Amino acid sequence: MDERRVRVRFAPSPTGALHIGGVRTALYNYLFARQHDGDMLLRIEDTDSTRFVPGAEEYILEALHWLGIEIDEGLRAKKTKDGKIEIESVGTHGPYRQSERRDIYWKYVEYLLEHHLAYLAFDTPEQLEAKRKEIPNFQYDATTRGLMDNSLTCLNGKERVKNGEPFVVRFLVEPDEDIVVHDLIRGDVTINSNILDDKVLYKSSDRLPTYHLANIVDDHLMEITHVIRGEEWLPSAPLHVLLYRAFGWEDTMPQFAHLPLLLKPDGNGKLSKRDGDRLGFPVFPLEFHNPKDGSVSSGYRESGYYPEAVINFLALLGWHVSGDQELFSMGELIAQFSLERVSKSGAKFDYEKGKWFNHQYLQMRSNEQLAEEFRPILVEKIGEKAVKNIGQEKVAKIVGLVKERVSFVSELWEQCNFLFVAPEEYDEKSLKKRWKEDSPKHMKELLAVLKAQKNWSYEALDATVLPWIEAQGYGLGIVMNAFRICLVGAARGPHIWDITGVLGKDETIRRVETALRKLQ
RNA sequence: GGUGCUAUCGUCUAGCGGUUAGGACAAAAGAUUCUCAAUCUUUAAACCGGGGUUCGAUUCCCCGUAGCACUACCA
Repeated sequence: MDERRVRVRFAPSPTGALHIGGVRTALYNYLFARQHDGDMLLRIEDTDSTRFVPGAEEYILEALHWLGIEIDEGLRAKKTKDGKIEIESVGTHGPYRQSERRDIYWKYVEYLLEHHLAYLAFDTPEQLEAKRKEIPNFQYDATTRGLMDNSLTCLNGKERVKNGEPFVVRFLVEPDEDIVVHDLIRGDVTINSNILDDKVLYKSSDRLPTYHLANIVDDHLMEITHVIRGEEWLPSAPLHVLLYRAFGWEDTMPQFAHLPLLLKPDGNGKLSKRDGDRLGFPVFPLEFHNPKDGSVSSGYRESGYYPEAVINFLALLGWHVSGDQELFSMGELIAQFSLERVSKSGAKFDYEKGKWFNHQYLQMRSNEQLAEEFRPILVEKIGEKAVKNIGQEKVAKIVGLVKERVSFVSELWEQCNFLFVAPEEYDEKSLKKRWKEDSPKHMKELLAVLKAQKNWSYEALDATVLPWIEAQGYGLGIVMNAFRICLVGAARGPHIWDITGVLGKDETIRRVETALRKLQ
């Protein structure tokens, strides 16, 4: 029935860092758009001039860019030559910032006013506050609007506006009407108009509409076909339907899909910034420095997550195909995503699973790639020069030895530091357990064997040393563990011949000698 | 308080009237190895309660309960 080109939008407000739940909303919009060969728009909903946070817009766009959520129309991030993020506006339905669309909205407000679908209200915040105190469960609606100070009760509204009196425009909601919202995820949701209040659509104070009006006007003008947004919007969806009706746009009204919320991992409630701080995980895609309150919020990017892992993790928080597949590339998500398979109930945010996803994606990386990603950390630890001397090829080999035990590149160093620098001290616990009375003797003898060893390959060492240990009547575990302590400084690490292979004969011998000196 | 949405292992979920209720994360145990991890195997773990409908309900309907969301001149 709807032959129009699919057009969806992600419409955040620049009030701070983009919450991870918002990221998921953006992702689902994106997947839907791509699947239907449609357009993904980004619009900034900055109709609350008091809540604007500088840098938030750039942040949002950079975050989406990092995650690979591409914007076709509206505001989007563009990388400049020096790697910085610049905002560009593309498309013919702009401007894409609501604060830049003031003049557009007023026309529509006037239309409603003229057709008696809305009215002027002059009640001050204080008066409203007083009414709320006076009448329990006060709602500005058909039952109370006659008691208030508005153009329905005063008859000289236009004059008062002309005289410069501050006002708002309220939507006139007719009572006793059942409004059906068809939701793609939940089916038909029916709400009676009696529970709706006469929403403020426009405020003269900053000459801007409120969310509801701007949203409907923009979605219509931008030819949005599907509104995919968080469940918190479901209660106001009937109001939006009424607005489409008031403008006579019902036949092109977008279809709605209200996504389940992301919940706290423990306890109940919506996932919030506080939970991240409390439980020690990021709630935002990128680190954010809030210039308004000076706060710093940690981000997935800075915590070492791969964007693919974040995407995969988020995609599965509230959506799943019928099979057992867990790992999805963006392409697979686009191919398989469907709103019908989005769950209806909220999903608790399981951070541990997020780590697991990153582990999976890290394993898929080639050793060379990982070595490249590890390089900055390595430089920081052992210096530029040392890293250069070692060479990327060797770093890649080392990384390959330990990558399967880490989930993040940042964990690599603690897994392989001993392959770059000799141990300075020896782990006490390991010594207690693995360094026996006979160990110095064993090591001295082993040293002789190693020195005599010509072929330093994994196989050759294995073929020489193991039989030697057996021939001496020593315990394999006792000798090998002591040997390991000499090389690593602790009872950990990859297979010992992998270690000797990286260290080479000279360094291996040196380390054993050092250990003998220090541990006598 | 009102209105709406929701309800399968601890968590994310599969299931779309008949199943030993499946998978993954986390947990536990074992195997393996010179160590620590990883890995592999195994185990434990769920249909919120009550009514219907039906030959038969986790599945459909109703009620209850619980959770969540909304209830601003915020989005």
